[in-house]
Amino acid sequence: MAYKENNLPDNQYNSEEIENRCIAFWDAENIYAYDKNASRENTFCIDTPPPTVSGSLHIGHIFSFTQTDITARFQRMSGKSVFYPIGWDDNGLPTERRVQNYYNIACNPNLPYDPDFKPVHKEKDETKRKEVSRKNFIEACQMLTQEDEQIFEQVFRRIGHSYDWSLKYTTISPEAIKVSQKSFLDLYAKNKVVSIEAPTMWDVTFKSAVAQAEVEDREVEGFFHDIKFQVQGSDETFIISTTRPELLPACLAIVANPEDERYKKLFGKNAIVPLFDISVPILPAEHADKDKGTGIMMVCTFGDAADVAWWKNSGLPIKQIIGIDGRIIDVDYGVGPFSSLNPDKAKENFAKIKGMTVKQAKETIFALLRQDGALQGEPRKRIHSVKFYEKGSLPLEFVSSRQWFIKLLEEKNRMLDAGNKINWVPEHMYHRYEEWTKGLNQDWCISRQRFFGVPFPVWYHLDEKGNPDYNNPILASEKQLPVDPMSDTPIGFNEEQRNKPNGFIGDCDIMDTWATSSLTPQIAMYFAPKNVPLALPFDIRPQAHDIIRTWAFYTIAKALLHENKIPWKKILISGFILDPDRKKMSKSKGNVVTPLNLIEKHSSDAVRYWAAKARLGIDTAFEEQIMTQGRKLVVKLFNAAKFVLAIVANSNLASEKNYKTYIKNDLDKAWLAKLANTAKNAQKAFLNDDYASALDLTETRFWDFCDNYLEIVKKRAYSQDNNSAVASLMLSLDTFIKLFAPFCPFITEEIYQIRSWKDKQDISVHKEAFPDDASFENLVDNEQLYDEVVNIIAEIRKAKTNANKPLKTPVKSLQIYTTEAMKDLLLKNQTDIINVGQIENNGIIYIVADKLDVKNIVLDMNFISEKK
RNA sequence: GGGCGUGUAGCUCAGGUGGUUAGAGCGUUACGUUGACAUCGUAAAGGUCGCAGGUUCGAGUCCUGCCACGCCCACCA
Repeated sequence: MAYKENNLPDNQYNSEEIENRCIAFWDAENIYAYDKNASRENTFCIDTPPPTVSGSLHIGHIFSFTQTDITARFQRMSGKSVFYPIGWDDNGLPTERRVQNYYNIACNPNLPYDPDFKPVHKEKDETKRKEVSRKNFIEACQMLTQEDEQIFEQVFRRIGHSYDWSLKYTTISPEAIKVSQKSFLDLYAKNKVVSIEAPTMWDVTFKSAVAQAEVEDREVEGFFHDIKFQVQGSDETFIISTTRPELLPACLAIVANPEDERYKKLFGKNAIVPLFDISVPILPAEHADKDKGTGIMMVCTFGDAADVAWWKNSGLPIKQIIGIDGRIIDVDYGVGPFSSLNPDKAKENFAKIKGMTVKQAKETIFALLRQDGALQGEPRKRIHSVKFYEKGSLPLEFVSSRQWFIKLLEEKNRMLDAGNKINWVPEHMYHRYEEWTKGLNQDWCISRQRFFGVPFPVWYHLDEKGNPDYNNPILASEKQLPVDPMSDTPIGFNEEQRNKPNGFIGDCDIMDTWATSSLTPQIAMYFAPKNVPLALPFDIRPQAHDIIRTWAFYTIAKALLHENKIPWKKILISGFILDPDRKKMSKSKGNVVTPLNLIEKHSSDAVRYWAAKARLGIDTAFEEQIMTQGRKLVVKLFNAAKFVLAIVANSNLASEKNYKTYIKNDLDKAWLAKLANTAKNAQKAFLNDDYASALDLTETRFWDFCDNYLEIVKKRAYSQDNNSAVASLMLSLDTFIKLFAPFCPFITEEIYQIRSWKDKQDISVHKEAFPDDASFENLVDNEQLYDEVVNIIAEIRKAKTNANKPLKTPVKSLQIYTTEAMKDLLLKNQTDIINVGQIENNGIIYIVADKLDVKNIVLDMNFISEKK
C-alpha cells in the first residue's frame, strides 16, 4: 500500500495524523511479522509479559513495554527475525473481582445455567449482588475481558509496539488451557504434583487457598489480651497474652520454652481453657520465646504458621473453628477433640460466637472473658504485622482443605542453579531471586476455589457410598485437552454416572493464574506457526522487579521441571514509575495521567522517548516534562528533515539513490566521522542492553547536527558547488532516522517515506539495517577538523552574545591559534567558517600554536540588524 | 533481624577500568531571531558530589564506618 498520497512534507507536525498513517501502513505491509524461515540463531525470541486485563492500562505498562519494544526494534534492524508475541492474561482472580463489581454479580456454582441472562454494567449499584451460575459467571468474565482487551490493543498499537499481532493469545483461550493442562499432566507423570489435605493459607473473602508468593505483610492494630488459665487439679494459674482470644475454643495445648524456669514445673500437667473448660496439655516447645509476652502461649488450630508447624509434629487433633467464609463453624462439645469438662457451659458460650466473623467473635469472647473474670486488666494496643492475601482485605486464616501442590521445596538447589545460569540485568536483581528461593518454606499451592481459570484435568472415582477417592484420580488423556471436568466426562464413564455412587465427580477447582502464566514461552510457541525453529531458552524475558518471586520464579520452575532447561538466556528487569513523593504510583493518580491522554498531548514518539530515558531496573519519579522534551525532539526532527528535503529538492541529487559518491569535502567527511562514531557507540550501548545511553548519544549528536553542522553547510548547500554538502545532508538524515527508529518509530517512518530519494526497495525504515561502519565506508576523515570548526564558531558566537549583538553581526577580524597540521586544513575549508561567522574578507589570521585558541575577535560595532 | 538498592545543581537524572576548571534537560536570568523550527538559538548564574575516616602524587569514582530514604525477605503469643 502507498504510504501517503502525496509525498510532500506537511507544513506542520501533526502527531495523530502520522500515527494513524503509520499504524495502517505497518499493518497492511506486515512490517513486524515474525519470519518463520529464519534459523534459531537468526531469531530473537521475546517472552513478553501478558498484561493482566482487569481494568485500565497504567502508564507503568507503557513505560516497561516500550523499553522492550525498543530492544525488539533494534534487534529487527540488526537483521534478526524477531519473535515478539503479545498476550493478555485474563484468567484469574483479578478478573473475577472486576467482573463482580462491574456487573454486580456473584457466582453461585449451585445454580443452574440461565441461557437468557445478559450481564449489564451497573454503576455504583448498592443492591445485593445477583447470584448467577458458574457458566453464566464465566461468560460474563469472557465478555468483559474481550472488551478490555480491545482497549489494551488500541493503546499498544497507538504507542507503536511492534508485536506480531497474529501471534496474539489469551491465557483463558482453549489453546492456553490445553498447554496449561498438559503441563499439569506432565508434572503428575513426573510425580512433581500432589494433592494433599493440609492446613493452607486461606483468604476468607475470596474463599480460596493462596500461595506463599501471593502473601504480603501489613501493619495492623491489635490488642493483647491477658487471659488467666488454671492448672488442672491445682490452684496454680498463669497468664497468657494473646491477640487472638477468639481462638480460645480452638486451643490445643499450652507451650513454653523448655529452658523457662517459670514454667518447667508445669510440663506434663494440663490447663483448663477459660469459658470452655477444655483440658489441654502443657508442653515444652522450642519455638516459645521466654521474652515475648508472658513467655507462655497457647497453640490453636490455627493461629499462624508456627501453630501449623508445631501441630504437624504434635500428633494432636485439629480443632478447626474458622470456616471457609471466615465465620465460626459449629462444633460438638460432647465428644472428640472439643470434649469439655463442662459441656453445657462450653456449648452455651460457643453458641454466642457461632456464625460470627472472626472480628465479631473476638469482641464477644472479650466480653465473656471479662464477665468470667479470666481477663486480667485492659487489652493493650499493639501494632503488629499480619499476613494478607495481596489482593485481600481480611487477614489470612489457616484452613485445612485438600489442595494440589507442585513440589518445589525439593527443587531449591536446582532452582538456584538455574537462576544463576540466567543473565540478570541489572545483575543485582538476581539476589532477589536467590533470597526468595532460599527462603521458600512451602510447596506451591496451585489450586484455587474459584471459577474463571484453567480447570484441573482430573476426576475422582466415587465409591459405593458416594465418597471420592482422592488418592487415585482419573486423569484426562492428552487428546482430550482442553477439558472441563465439570462438563466433560472421563473416558470409560458416561455422563449419567456423574455424582453417583460408583460413578465419578469432577475436580471443581481451577489453577492459580501463575500456573498458566508461568508457561508464557510455551504458550507463545503453541500459537506460533507449526514447524518453526523455536525452542527454550528464549533470548529475553522483560519484567518488573515486583514479580520476580512469582512470574520469573514460577517460569524458571516450569522450564526446569518440564524440560530441564532455563526459560530464557537473559532477564531484563524494568523499574517502576513512582509518584513525585517516591511512592509506587497509585491507581487513583493513574486516572489523571492515562496513557492515551499523554499520547494525545505529547505524541506517541514523545511518550516513548520518556520511557527510553530511564535505565533498566531503576525506579524513577514520573515527570511529564520529559515528554515535553521528547516532543521538542520529534518536532525538531520533523523540521530538520523538512529543511534538508527542501535543500535536496533544489539540488541535482533530488532522486539520486547513490548520493554517497558525491561526498568529497573535508568538513563533510569530518562531520560524518563524528556521526559514524555516534552510530557505533549507540550500537554498542544497545548490545549492552543500555538503550538509554544509545538514545542519549544519538540525541546529543542530532542537536549538534542542527545547531552546528546544518548552520555550517547551509550556505554551501545553496551554492553552485553543492553536491558534497547535499549528499552529506542526505546521508546524515538517513542515518539519524535509522538511529532514532527504535525510539521514535512514527516520525522516522514519516521522514523515511517522504524522502525524494526513496525507491521501490525501500519498504520501511523499520526494515532497514541499523547504521554501522559499512554505511560510512570511505566517507569519514579527520573528525578533529569538525571539532575545531565548531569550537571556533562557538567562540565567535560567544563574542557576539557578550557584546549583546545579533549573531549575524559581521566580524572584522580574529586570530586563530592552531597546530601546523590543522592550520592548512582550516585554511582549505575556511569558506564555511567565514559564512557561518559572517567574517569579512581576509579577516582570519592563523597563528601556529600547541592547541586551538581563538583570540582578538573584532566585531563590526556599527552593524545594525535590519529589523531594528 | 537479614538482604538489595539509592543519596551528584531548585527539579528529574548522566557520570566504563580513580586523572586537568563535575555534565545534560527542565526551571531561573540576560540577549538575539541568522534562508527549517506551534518557535529556535546564544550565553550566564547555580554543586563542601549524604557525613566521617582511610588508601593514593591524585577519589564523585576504591576501602571502612555512620546517617537518611526506598524495596525485598524473615519474625511477630
